[in-house]
Amino acid sequence: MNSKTIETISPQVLYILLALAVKERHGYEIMKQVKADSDGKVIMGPGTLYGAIKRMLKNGWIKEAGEKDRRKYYSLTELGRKNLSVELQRYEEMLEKARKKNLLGNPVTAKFAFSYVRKSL
Amino acid sequence: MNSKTIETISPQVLYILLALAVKERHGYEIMKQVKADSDGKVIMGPGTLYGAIKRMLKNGWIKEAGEKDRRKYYSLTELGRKNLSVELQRYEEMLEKARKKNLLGNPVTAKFAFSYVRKSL
DNA sequence: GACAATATATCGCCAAGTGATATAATTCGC
DNA sequence: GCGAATTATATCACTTGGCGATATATTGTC
Repeated sequence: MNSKTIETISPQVLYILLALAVKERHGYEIMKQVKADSDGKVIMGPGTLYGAIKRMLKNGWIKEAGEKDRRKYYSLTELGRKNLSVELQRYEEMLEKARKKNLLGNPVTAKFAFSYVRKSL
Repeated sequence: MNSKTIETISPQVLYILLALAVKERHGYEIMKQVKADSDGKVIMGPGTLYGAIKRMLKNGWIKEAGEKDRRKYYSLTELGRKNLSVELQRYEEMLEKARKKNLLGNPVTAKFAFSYVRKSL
């Protein structure tokens, strides 16, 4: 079907992709990594994690990469890596748009430490 | 309520917040602005838009700002502006993490990634 | 031995995105 | 002036997805 829109990836799935981009990890390790990557702000429960893993396996974004002890390891596929890249690019474009609308500080002026005032809130 | 996680905002809602951050707009205008802000990639249908508007009104992120002709205008509240700011900040932190993991090459390569067809998840 | 942490997995609830559909006014080409 | 496309708002049902609750078992620690 004519998909009208390039689908956006949920933050939760993006965090999983980010965690696996560095190296293969098992489920529980992903949970902890997401927490670390979000500075403790996003705490992913098992329902979210294993639900997402199931879908990502089905769609070929990740694949199983062996078992050790009672740990099941997962790794990114090429497709998963591409989708991560695309979504990160969307993030950058989003921020660029926000900067053009003066909703964020300008990183260029930020380099010159003086005169940089954050405009949030 | 012991909310574990700071909630992430869906891309769709974020696009609406971004559209209203500049000035008050009516529904149809928001649709067009989202398309523009996403460079034509995100096309929001009426179901998504008016569903989101309803929720955002209920949660006090936006408010009604008068009617003209057959147009209903909406504007951001302080709460809405704050949530936009927080989410944009999360976007920046996400990209910073990705950069530290060397997942973002030069922007030229990243732009190529958009030629891939994204499979739904 | 008890308890916290590690580790995987499923269930059902509900919120949310989406296409389809409806309705009506306005604008534009022919 | 007429039909079609566009503008504009709104609801509906469908399906996906996030998430808490729950279950089970192991490992490490006090």
